[in-house]
Amino acid sequence: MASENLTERQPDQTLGQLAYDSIRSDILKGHFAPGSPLRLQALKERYGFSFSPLREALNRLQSEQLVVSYAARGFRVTEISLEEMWDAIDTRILIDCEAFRRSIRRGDDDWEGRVMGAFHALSRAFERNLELGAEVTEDQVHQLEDRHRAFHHALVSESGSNWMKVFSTQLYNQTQRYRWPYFSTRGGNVFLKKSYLAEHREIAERAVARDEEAAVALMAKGFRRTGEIIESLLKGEDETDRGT
Amino acid sequence: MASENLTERQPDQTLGQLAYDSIRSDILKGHFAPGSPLRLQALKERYGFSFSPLREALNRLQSEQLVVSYAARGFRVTEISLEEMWDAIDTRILIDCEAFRRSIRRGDDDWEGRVMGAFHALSRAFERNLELGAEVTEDQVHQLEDRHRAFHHALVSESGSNWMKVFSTQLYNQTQRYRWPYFSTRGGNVFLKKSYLAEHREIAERAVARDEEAAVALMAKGFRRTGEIIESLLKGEDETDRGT
DNA sequence: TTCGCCCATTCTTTCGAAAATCTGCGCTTT
DNA sequence: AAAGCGCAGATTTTCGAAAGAATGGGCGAA
Repeated sequence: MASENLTERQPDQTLGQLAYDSIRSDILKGHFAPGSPLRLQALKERYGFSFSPLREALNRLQSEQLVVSYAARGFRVTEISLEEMWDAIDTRILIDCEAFRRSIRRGDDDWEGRVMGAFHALSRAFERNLELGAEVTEDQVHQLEDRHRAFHHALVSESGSNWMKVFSTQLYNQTQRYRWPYFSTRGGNVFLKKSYLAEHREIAERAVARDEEAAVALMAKGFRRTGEIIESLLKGEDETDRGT
Repeated sequence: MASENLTERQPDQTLGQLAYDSIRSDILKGHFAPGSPLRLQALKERYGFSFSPLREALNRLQSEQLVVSYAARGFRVTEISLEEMWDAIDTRILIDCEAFRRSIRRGDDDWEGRVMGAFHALSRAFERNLELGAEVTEDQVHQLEDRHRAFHHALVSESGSNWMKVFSTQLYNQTQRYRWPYFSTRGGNVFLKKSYLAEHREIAERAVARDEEAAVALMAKGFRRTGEIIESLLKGEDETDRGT
């Protein structure tokens, strides 16, 4: 059964886990649009798993609010809305800023190194995307997203709180769905992207300088600003986009 | 298939949902002890569902950190530890106090009514348990737990944040696992229980008086105190328990 | 004796199909 | 024409069994 997958499977990796990773990734990448139904037959054809591991994955995603289920009527990708976005951002400010604060207090040299390393990788990915402009491939956008995730993860990684880590990850995933128009080619412009990178540099610098208040304030400000930019983009008010 | 359950099933209630509710409840009630394995065959015999809905339930519980899964070696109830408890309590202070603060600001008369109503029901359940002393039945302990949950839910119910509600519920469930020795007959004593009720009364009164700072401070203090009491109970330092 | 290997057993994971449920269309009735 | 009914097709949910992994005990080699 499913023996053809044996070689591809990592040890300790079940099909259910694989399905979970795949579907989540596809939702975050926007392959499955918010609100769209996730039909089992379609998922089976896309991934090659049978219903059981797919349903397990969908149930996990349901608990993480990436998917909603309707009894006997299947699953859908959770809708997005400005209201939802601001709720996620506000809650993320609450969680991530506290976890960041604790990391600044508790983190050792190794943590500083991870933060600066993650920032370096992020800035490289940023530069590459900037240089390429509209020529950027989808893979490169996703790599930038991964670097961005790794950077934010590093910032809060020494909070010492497992629960904050869990919630932080969940909220990151949620807000990533909204960042899509921002990171995509169409969305951002050079000026915005450069200031975005500068913000992140400042955060990293304040963090390793152990300037708790400034670092946390910058993080909160960054989250809010991102929200405002996305709000203007989603509303079709692309005035800020002229510099492109 | 499973036609014998038709009458018992609520509309829009699948077996998977039922299994989820049942297993979660049994974990929270302590029927499945922390760290104990959740074998599918045993669950099947206990609830009468086949593997599929049971696995769906376990996968959801895994996302909520009530269960951990080990690839190809099944599921276990998440372990408890003092460290984990304090993490949950600290994070709960962060989330619930913020949600409480917002509810105090935003809540209308109806909210005040729900808070006072929930407190009233809580105090009645408390009194009943106090009167019965060691004679209290398990069901009554569970009813007290339900009232307690309803009260705390009411306090934060007008935060306007869906994410805080989700996290608050999750953390409530987690901390409930630790409150078990506290609410159980053996654990608490009359003096402790009375002061516990008095704390909750104060919180409710400060809430409806819209005394934001006092109310939030009391809530945080209550969470911490509960943690300390449980810590002393778990460590076997039952000195505080003499008044019984 | 001790270590490592193999096999039987137990348990999890996955599959394919049956049962239950939902959806939409066309029919009838008012 | 509008509302109600019922059936056919599509979809989800559930089951039972097969396949795949882990566990533990017994056997043989060092």
